[in-house]
Amino acid sequence: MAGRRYRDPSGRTLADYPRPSLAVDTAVLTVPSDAAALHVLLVAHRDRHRRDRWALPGTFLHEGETLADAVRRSLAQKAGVVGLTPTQLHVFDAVDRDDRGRVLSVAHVSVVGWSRVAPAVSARDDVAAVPVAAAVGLPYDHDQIVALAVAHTRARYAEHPDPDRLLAGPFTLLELRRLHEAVLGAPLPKDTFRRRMQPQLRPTGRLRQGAVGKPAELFRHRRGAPAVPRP
Amino acid sequence: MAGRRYRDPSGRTLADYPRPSLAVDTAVLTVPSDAAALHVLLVAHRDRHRRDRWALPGTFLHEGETLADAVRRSLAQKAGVVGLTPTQLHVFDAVDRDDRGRVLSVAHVSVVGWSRVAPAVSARDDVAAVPVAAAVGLPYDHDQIVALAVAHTRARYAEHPDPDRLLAGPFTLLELRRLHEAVLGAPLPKDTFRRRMQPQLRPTGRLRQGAVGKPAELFRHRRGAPAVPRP
DNA sequence: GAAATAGTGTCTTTGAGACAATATCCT
DNA sequence: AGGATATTGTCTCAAAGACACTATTTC
Repeated sequence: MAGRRYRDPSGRTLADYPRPSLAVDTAVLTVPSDAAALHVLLVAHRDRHRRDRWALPGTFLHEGETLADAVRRSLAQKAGVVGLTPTQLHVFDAVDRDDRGRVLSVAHVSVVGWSRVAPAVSARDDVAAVPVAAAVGLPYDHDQIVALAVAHTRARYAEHPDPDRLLAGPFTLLELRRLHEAVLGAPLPKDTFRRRMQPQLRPTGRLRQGAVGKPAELFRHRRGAPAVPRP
Repeated sequence: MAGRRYRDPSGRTLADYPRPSLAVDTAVLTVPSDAAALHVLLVAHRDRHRRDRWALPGTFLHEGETLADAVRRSLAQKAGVVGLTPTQLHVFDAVDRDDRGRVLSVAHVSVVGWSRVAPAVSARDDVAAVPVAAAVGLPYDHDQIVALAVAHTRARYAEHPDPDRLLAGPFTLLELRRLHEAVLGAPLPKDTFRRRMQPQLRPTGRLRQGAVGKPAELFRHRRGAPAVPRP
């Protein structure tokens, strides 16, 4: 690398500076199809006392890798989940946060459809999805990461319809509202919800057939990238 | 450190993992007393081609130091500014963002009163405060950091009166509005501004004397810590 | 027809913005 | 008195929440 010979004003090269380890930890949020609550993905984690605990999936940053790369690698490897679009939340930098040494961790969040998570959860003993309200007592500062991820996600869902494109095909406003209620963890008024979301959707002429009651109109997402939060 | 002998499931110790350099860069925002615009603090920066450029103050993270520590150290040393309460914004992690090697930078923002900045700006050639609109063409990704810091700060000022306690003693609503207009970079309607901010202030019985016009009531900040954004 | 769901109308409240009237000081 | 600034009143508009009514399907 060209930088090897560079010396700064005090005569030091880049390698002379101390280097803490840098990790990523990710809260993967999802809504199981048989539950109406936001869940977070946990993986079995053997700590330095050789005890198994549930924790957020994480890894150390490898050479030449971006943080998003590391997130995707750790999730593919530790939980068999692919297709993530991680969003950075916060760097946890307490000096004593990891008793193996100085480790800073960049917390991430990623919201994915249940179909991406279900195979790993049902096939592997070391992967589980638990309601976010039940994900407490996790090691390191993972409780804080989960809380941060949930708050961040709920704020995004208050603004836009299904910002993570969890509903694949066309959907009714009831289906959209059920999803938002699961993310929020609380019921939403159906009339106000419709009036806020409908202008942001693209109507298909079609109706949802086969269910009891008046058939509901099917909508699609608007063109363009879904709302993203940070650069 | 106790962690030295710890080996993970693949037999590696913490030292076996690659370690990128970790830096902090800080946008120090302030409003000069003789200007009605938000300014950012820049320091002279000699790059690897031995050219002097203006850049945000930054440094590498030292051993046993938190990110906030590193921010305060870099500002005290490179700009003679103390008393900061830095807030984390984002980690910039592009692999090629620094041509000296792999360096990740945690961007921070800190809003301080002009009195903390003025001595260094007037005494040192290598420290300057420029309007945020003029702080473009900076090296690395410092343009993005400034934009992020400004957006973050403006959003905070839209909610609460003087969240960084830049006004020391009691102040009138006109003085508060002038500050918010400087941060926002646009005029604010005086009646709406009053109605939003007054409930969040503590009235003193006293009036501002000596100026022309009807004397304005003096207010103080509410008790308690000012609104903070992230953990 | 009864039940269930979709979609809409309307009333109230709240807050922002615009505009202006009134109040109280300085010179 | 006259100018300047502070403070408050009022009107309009928009959006949210609550409530209820109508519409259209399945059973």
